[in-house]
Amino acid sequence: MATGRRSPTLESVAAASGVSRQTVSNVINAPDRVAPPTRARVQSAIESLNYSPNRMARSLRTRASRAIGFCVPPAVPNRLNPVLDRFVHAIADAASARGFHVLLFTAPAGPAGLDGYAELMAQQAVDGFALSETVVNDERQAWLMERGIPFVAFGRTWNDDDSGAWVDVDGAAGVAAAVDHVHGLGHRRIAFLGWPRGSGVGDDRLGGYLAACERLGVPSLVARGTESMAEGHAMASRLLGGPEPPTALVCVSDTVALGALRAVARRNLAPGRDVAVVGFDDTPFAALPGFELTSLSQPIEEAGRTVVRMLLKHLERKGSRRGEAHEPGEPPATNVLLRPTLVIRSSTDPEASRLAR
Amino acid sequence: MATGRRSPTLESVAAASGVSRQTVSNVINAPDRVAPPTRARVQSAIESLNYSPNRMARSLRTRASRAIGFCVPPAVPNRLNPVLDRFVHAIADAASARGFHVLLFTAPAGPAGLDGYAELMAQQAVDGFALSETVVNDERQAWLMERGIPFVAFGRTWNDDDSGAWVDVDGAAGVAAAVDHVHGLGHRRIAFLGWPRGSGVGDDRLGGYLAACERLGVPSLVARGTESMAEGHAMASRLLGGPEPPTALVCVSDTVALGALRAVARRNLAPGRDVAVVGFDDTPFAALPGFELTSLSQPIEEAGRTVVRMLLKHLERKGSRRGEAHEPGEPPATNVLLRPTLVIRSSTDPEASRLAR
DNA sequence: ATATATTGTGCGACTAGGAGT
DNA sequence: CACTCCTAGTCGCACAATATA
Repeated sequence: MATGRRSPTLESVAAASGVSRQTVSNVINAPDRVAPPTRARVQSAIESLNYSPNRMARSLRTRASRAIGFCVPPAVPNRLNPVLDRFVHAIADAASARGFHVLLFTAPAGPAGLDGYAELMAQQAVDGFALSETVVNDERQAWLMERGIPFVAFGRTWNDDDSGAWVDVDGAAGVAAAVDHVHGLGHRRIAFLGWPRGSGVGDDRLGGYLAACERLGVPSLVARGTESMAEGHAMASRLLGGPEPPTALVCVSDTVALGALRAVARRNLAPGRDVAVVGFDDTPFAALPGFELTSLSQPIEEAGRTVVRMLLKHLERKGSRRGEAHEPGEPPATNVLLRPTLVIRSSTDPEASRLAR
Repeated sequence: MATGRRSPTLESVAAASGVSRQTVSNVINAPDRVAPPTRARVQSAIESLNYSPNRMARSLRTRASRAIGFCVPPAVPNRLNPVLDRFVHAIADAASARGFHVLLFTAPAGPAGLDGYAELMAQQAVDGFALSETVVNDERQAWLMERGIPFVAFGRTWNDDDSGAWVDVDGAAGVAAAVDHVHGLGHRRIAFLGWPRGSGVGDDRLGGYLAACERLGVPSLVARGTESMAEGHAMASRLLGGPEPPTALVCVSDTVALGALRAVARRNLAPGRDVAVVGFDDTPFAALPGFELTSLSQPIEEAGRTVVRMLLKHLERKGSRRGEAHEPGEPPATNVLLRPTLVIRSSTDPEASRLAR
């Protein structure tokens, strides 16, 4: 006795509505198997008792936790691009909408952290994983795949063996759109300020630039430097001081673009009027007065939703093969590329800010 | 038969090491109750089978999910202060270290979202909550408290009834330190650029300013405006154009401080030399070349760790009172104030940036 | 009586198969 | 035989109360 005031259970609801446990279970999981009058009676009991099924008990029985694991990468200090906030919110939201939860955990980078993933699966704490911050030669995809652990990555596997499902933003298409934009404004000498060779993302964006130049029949001019305002400033200064200076600077990131903007100002040139500057990521301060940087906005929220949708589809399929039946040719590891949106501001078009207001 | 290859259970380990289930359970949960030789034998079986306890089964039995719920607030577009990234990482890390997980969920703001909290508890999906983004007249604290749901908030309950445990950053102390800093540099006319009355955080920071001025015996000069660069610019321009213009501008946020910096530059005054400017939050771009803004850095990671530590302590206490025994005077709702750190850059001290390198 | 290891039992929900119309 | 509902057994673990030295 004196059991405290515990949450109602299937049994309490059954007692309250004068049916058996199983009938209550059916009302919840297979309503069409219960006669309408009974169903209504049980439903009202559920509501009046404020019953909601114990997730642990359910998971124990069904062998499915209805949770998605997400490893939060260590916060990079001074990163200007708060992409994680948005992605995390998006996956949590999308998961909630389908009765799933997102389980956060941390793990050291590299192979040492992989055990964390395996352990969560062994504990049956999650049904699969959402990955982010994928890098070139990321071990996680192949490792998870070998063990048959479901996952979907935000970011391509830049490796040759394109293993696993992923969702990514089409950097090449984005940069090409930027080149088209400044070309449409009359610019013909368009330079690209990029990162050093070897980064998947950087090479992708550069590729879009080169393709667009060729398509438009304009010469290409590429500078390379690391991700910093200082390097952006240096690259832009060098190009603008050359013999035939470019009139448009398409940059691999907002950080580089900010450096470029300062270099333009230093030469007493007007950004957007004399020299067009385009960034990538549409970071918060691109919109600030004093910058007004045209930039490519990544559809992070859509990426998050898509990751969850693909993962849940994968899980459903896996869950339905009771006796390891069929498996029609190991379902294709789908890949999705999302297009970024060009947000036009005064750094390319002085009229833009006026129009926006 | 053909059970597939399921994860090992207590029973498999027991069979493999020639003991009973319960002995294996003891090896895991109360090793001192098992004789060393037996313990070693079981341990090796655990390792060779790669066994790890099923979290769902354990939770079902113990009535504790060992998970902390965290409601991810909607990502504010264009927010310059990526505080959530850091906080989320910190709580996930601190929780992991003690065998807990962080469960993410989303809920609409206001009273409508409260049910989400209750449901997670009813489902036994979490043992308690970490709150963030607390606002004035936040209903959550009182609501959770009424229902006996454990929680710790990052951010004070700005209400009068100081209900529940919280961890917060001491804005008043931070601003006071900033005033001391510029006073130490010789400034005597020090102004404060704040937010409109009524925001808990803003009033707290203003309080620190007023107290410091009184203590130092310098006059106080307060301007108020909303959180934007434009308002910061306007406030600073107005003050600098006055009869006895201030030589130091202590700002309620980095955003306001950036506006102030631009206003200083517009008047051809050198930030740090002619007019000192201090921000609050130490946002990523405060460190960028071109800004070099002195600012108050919030110990977000420590706040996250503290929130988790306090919550787990609370949970332990709750878990130990089996028959709802004792409760010695309802343990005090502890409150922790952390001091922000003043990061000195050239916006107050032109030498600072040189020293830092 | 003290260490140590072993059965029973139940957490709360689902699955399977059977009983009643 | 359909339709509806119910009884019995199970998931993996930990608590409680026993057996064996």
